[in-house]
Amino acid sequence: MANRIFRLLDAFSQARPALTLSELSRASGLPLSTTHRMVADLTRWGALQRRDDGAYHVGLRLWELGSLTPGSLRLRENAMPFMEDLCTATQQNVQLAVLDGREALSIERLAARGAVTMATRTGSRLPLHASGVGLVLLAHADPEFQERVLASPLHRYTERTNTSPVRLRELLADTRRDGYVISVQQIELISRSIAAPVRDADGSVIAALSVVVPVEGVDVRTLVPAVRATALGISRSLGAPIAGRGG
Amino acid sequence: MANRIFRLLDAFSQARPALTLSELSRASGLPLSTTHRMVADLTRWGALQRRDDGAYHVGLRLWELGSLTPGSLRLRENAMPFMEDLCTATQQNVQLAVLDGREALSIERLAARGAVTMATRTGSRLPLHASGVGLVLLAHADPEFQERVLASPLHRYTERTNTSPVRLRELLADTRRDGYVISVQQIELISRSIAAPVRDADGSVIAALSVVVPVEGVDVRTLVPAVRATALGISRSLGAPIAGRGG
DNA sequence: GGGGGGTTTCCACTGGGTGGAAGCCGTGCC
DNA sequence: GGCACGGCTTCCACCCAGTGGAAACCCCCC
Repeated sequence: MANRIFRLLDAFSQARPALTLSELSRASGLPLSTTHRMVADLTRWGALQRRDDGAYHVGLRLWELGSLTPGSLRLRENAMPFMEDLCTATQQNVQLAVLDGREALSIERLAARGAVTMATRTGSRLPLHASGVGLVLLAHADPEFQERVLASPLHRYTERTNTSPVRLRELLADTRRDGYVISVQQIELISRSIAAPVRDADGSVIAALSVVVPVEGVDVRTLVPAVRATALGISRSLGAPIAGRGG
Repeated sequence: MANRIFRLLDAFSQARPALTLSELSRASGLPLSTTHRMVADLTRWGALQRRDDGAYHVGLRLWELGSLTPGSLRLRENAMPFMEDLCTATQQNVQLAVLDGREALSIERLAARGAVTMATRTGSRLPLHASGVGLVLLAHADPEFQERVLASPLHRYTERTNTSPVRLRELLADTRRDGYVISVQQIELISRSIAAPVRDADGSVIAALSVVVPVEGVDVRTLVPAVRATALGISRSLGAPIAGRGG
């Protein structure tokens, strides 16, 4: 049954990137002998690899397949040079995320030398209601999806986390109007981020770009134009229609 | 059966990143109804996604899982800033590859603005005998593995491709001795590359770094120190023992 | 030497996946 | 409009592949 394979693979996470056979068996709830055979199959195919110490981790075949997702293929390739420039120009951490399920999935992040270490790495997930990229993605999502998210329990990461649906609705409207959002101390008390939308050829928002800065020492407002300009640059390289210049 | 799932997923490639249900059925050799159910399972889990036009492509869940491979996790994260610096300093394309099966798998590549477009993208495979990164990885692999590769049929990509086992053995020895290799017109007539090994804390070679340059207009020898220094930098950041300075 | 944790192998049973077939839907052609 | 075609979805009785309990194996540590 396919679901059992998924149960096995779901046992792997950033927190637990490597598991032994019996750990896998327990984590997936599958009998040991079943786990053993399945893991052998997965390993033969290359989805898993066995380390010298006996633990299994995700193998290159899976990585290779994963790199075929159009999201990472076109968007990431296009965005990378722009992100590098933004990283160099601002000397801050830069991150690109897409909407997946009810979370934002970080598909690339560049760490600036000397900048604060970002909690998130490539492949990690961020909440929609409490991160810059999340708010941007949510703001441009299907309205009924927005309501479903706002209606669900919103985790309060810090004392500053916005969990009021009313307040969040305002924030989403502001984000759409302004073309960016500044998120302060929503997940961790030590960081803020400025995020802006990335659009594809249809003009629909497919990703969010953000710069993550420490809570002190940087005037976030000075970074807004850089983030917006970079997001527009990526959008343009994807063939997005050029937004009117207002006024 | 797990193998059937693999057959389905194997149908996806860089050449065919999206397939319809019936294409999948034919490519995998599975009956249509079986394919249908499996694809539904895979889609529910997130391994596949369905596009508006009905075609399926690899989904974000698979990408996310793939990004858990230690290779891409530690090595890539560590190597990225070094690679960016090398890319900036040389204004050439930079690539990082690991050994997987009998090929080199490119796990990151950075395109310099204005440099020639590289044929390879992240996630693509390169032959061991006919690429800079391939030769470096082969040179430091298990000797009996080397012989198996040299004994297998070696594809002749261009008129300049080295396919003589005797010549290749010499080249591998030179690569080990010199700590780098220059590969000229081995895959395409238009490009050359300079490659050097990346070592982990054990001192064993786990990856190869290369700069890819057009066949004219650049003196490759001037790039050798940059590539070697960067490869050593990455190795050092991974905790590799510092190589003696000779003399 | 013996206990404990993990791993590998074996094999008879059984229920979940299988896949042929029929029905559905959109499209293009007469 | 009607028909044919290709692709997609659903259904269900059958049957054999995957299942999982159990026993053996291995290695480390007390």
